[in-house]
Amino acid sequence: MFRKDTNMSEGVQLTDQQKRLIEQLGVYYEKSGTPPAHARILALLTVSPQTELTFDQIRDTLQLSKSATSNAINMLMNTEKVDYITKTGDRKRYFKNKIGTWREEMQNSFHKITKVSDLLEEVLEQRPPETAKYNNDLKDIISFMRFINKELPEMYKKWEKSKE
Amino acid sequence: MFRKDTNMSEGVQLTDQQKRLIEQLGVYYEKSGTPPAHARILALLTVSPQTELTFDQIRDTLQLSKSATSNAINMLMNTEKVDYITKTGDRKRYFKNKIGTWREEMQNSFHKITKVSDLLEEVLEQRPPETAKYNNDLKDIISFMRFINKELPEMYKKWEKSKE
DNA sequence: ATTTTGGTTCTTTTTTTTGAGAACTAAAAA
DNA sequence: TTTTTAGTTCTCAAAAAAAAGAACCAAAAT
Repeated sequence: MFRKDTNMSEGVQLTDQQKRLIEQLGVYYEKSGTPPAHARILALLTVSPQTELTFDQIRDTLQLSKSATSNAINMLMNTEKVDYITKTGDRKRYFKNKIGTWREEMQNSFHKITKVSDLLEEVLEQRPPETAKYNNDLKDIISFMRFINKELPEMYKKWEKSKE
Repeated sequence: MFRKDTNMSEGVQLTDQQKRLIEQLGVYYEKSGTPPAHARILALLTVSPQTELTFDQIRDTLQLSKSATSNAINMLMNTEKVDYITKTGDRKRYFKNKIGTWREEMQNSFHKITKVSDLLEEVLEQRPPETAKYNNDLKDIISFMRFINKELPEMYKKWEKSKE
């Protein structure tokens, strides 16, 4: 007899500060190449007091369409930024920021650096010897990128130690 | 009496390998947020055997319109990626990759990390204590970002030494 | 068996980005 | 003084990105 009011807002209640942080973080993610809606969702899942939110909570809080929400969540899951959990007897999925995997992400972005340095190496190898200064700058960049990469595990260890 | 043929191509002669490297590097720059034409210009100025190219050399080599060339060059100069030199008795400007300033650029991108970590710190400060695990992950990220930043100068020194 | 839930997928619209082309301009050259 | 050079700026069109909305679907609930 009672029909659930489908227009009832299931949005998360947020303080003004939280809303501002979501926007600022959203802008940051946007700048690093994430589309606006995706960026807000990731930011919401970073800031929200509840770390696990349903599809409709996300949708209502950010006022997005179903399709935008669905596409963004799936993309964020493909890129390993978001994950979900389930609860027994509850069909809904609870989406959460995959914040715990930042080490892998960091590793990943360092791996990208390696790929550029390989490209730059190829550039260097075919450059004419006449542009000596330029070639040397290039060599330095490549060398430093590789050095940073090599040192990363060491940095982890050092950091872990500094935490004690 | 003799009129300079304005349709004469002033483009730079490039090998197939160089063309490929420009495209690959271009795609890389695009992925990190640079618009296509800007990315090609930067890539051309990275790969080209001649490190200093005129407006029309760039334009002809990459087959871009004057406006696209002009806007891209100016944007690349504003963002400190490109610079130019002049030659006495020559009105043209010779544009070049500002590759020598990679240290500052690196510094710059590390500075961005600092800004995010400040944002994340603000997020952390207002989080409920209930989400302890999440809060701790967040704390670790912030801590590691700051650690990396602090260690950067040390890394430079170490790298310089490793070059000897 | 039919309705509801929790989404997904397809089609369209809106907005933004990108770049072309023409008109324009200041300084230098003829 | 007029023309050329070396770009710049403005207007517009094409293309791509983003997101809305409706139709759709499988599993679960009624």
